[in-house]
Amino acid sequence: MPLDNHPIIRKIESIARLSDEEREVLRHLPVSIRDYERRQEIVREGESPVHSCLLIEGFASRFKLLEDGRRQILGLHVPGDIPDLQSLHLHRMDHHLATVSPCRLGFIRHHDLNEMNARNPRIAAILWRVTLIDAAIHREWVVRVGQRSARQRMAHFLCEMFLRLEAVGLAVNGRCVLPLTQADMADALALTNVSVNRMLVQLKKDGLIALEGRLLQVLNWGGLMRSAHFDPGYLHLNPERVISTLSVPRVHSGDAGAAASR
Amino acid sequence: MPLDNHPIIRKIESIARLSDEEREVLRHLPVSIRDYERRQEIVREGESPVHSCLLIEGFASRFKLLEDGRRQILGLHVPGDIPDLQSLHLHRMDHHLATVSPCRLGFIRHHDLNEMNARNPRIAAILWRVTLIDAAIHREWVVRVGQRSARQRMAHFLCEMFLRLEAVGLAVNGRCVLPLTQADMADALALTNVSVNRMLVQLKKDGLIALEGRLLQVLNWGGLMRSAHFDPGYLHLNPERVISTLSVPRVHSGDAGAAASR
DNA sequence: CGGTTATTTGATGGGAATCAAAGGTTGTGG
DNA sequence: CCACAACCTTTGATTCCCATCAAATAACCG
Repeated sequence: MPLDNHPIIRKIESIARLSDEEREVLRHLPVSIRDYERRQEIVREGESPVHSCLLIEGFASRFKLLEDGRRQILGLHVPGDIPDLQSLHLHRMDHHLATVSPCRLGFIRHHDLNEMNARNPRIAAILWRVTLIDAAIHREWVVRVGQRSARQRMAHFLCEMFLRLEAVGLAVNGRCVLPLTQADMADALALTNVSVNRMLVQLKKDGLIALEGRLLQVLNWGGLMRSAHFDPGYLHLNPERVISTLSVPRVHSGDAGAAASR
Repeated sequence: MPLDNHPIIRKIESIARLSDEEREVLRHLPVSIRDYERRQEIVREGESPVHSCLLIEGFASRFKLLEDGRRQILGLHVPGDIPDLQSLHLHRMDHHLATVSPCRLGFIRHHDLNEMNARNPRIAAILWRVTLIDAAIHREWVVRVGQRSARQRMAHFLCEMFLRLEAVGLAVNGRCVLPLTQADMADALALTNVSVNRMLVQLKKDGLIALEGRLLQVLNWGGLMRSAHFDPGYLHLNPERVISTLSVPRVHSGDAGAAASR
């Protein structure tokens, strides 16, 4: 099954099992591919798109702009995601969608999706589920922004991104590429770029991560999770597909305690 | 059509049009009614419910508990809502659901919902849409908690609750019942009860609202919206059904400016 | 390379948290 | 119907985390 490397199938299989038939149906959906540069708009708030897009390569972000120009990022999307699937049934966009890095997107007409869904209730349910996981991530986003300290937010965010990337095969050996600026992370975490920078410095100093350019290396997964109070349940990853290259170290590294307290 | 007063139908018709047939199908779903007292758990994090519940009367809240006992409320639900509809396809609860006030709930088996959905793709799409609106509210919740000042959060929250109650006929003449303690609002807004109290005092002083016990009276809808920078788009209410008893006053009441600036 | 964009570090200030305690309200049982 | 307890609201004083302001590198890119 070499074609299982197709991003949407990888992604969906990380959260649900597919029959060969269903894989076939998905593979044959008409998709028009288009490449975007970094920081291009895909859909704007207020629009009523007639497609949804599958993110094939690159990172995208959903955000709202405030009256004074501040930006709150509501979610980040990685290959395999369908960042505006909600527009299938919510006809007016209530937020923006834009690329963060150069992206390849596959656009699928709502018409085709609706037809597929009417014929394949099981696939419809899986896509519904995809949007529900999206909502689950939104909920954790609320908690992160509402209740967590700057340091916890940063660590929690890195945990989430790492696991989501791992689920689609984009993180190996504790390493992944995060094509985000610190200002991007600030808008995601409701912090300033200054605070983001300071927290990253801390996490590095504490030996939890290394970060050079856009390459993130998780040095101490257990410590990172603990200092974030991270619980991956909300990602609703399929346990069988979670690669978990990162065993939680049993060591009481002392550092983790320090991490939690500061 | 007197039965249109049935809460689920009122609610769904506030966001989508139903055929008589569809109304029929919905009315005949097996529902088992159960009454709850104030502050009772309905579903706990970690459980895998086999029902979803329709909130017929009362208020419910969804929340996560943190390691130290803090609570972040992720959403409040009003009659007509189906607060755990997501459990239909996300089998493990990633948060708690509990009553805020005494409630009457109607439980519908997932089995029955799935059967209905497989047979009625249009109803399935409407229910999907219900969960998507839920997610849209989560997104605005992120913005509120992430970017708004204490005063804006409070005003924004009141705007949202008022419109949602109005959409199901539970707000008239600018008045509605909000059976929440200030501590509840604090957990929703990621503030302390002290701050909530201070902001409520401010909003009263500025003549935007009156609040006696659990009865909220909106005195200046335009001013309240402006001081919250509230834009109702994210609620995805059906424009035809939005009652809007509250015309936005064209007066530049001076107060609104003061409201925005402080 | 020069110019823009991104990261890093230091100094200062403010908005809301925290701490503390006094009033109100509600409900229950004597 | 009063009294007491539990809960909720209100107000004041103090603290602290992170935003803000400022400026010096460093990295990227055409």
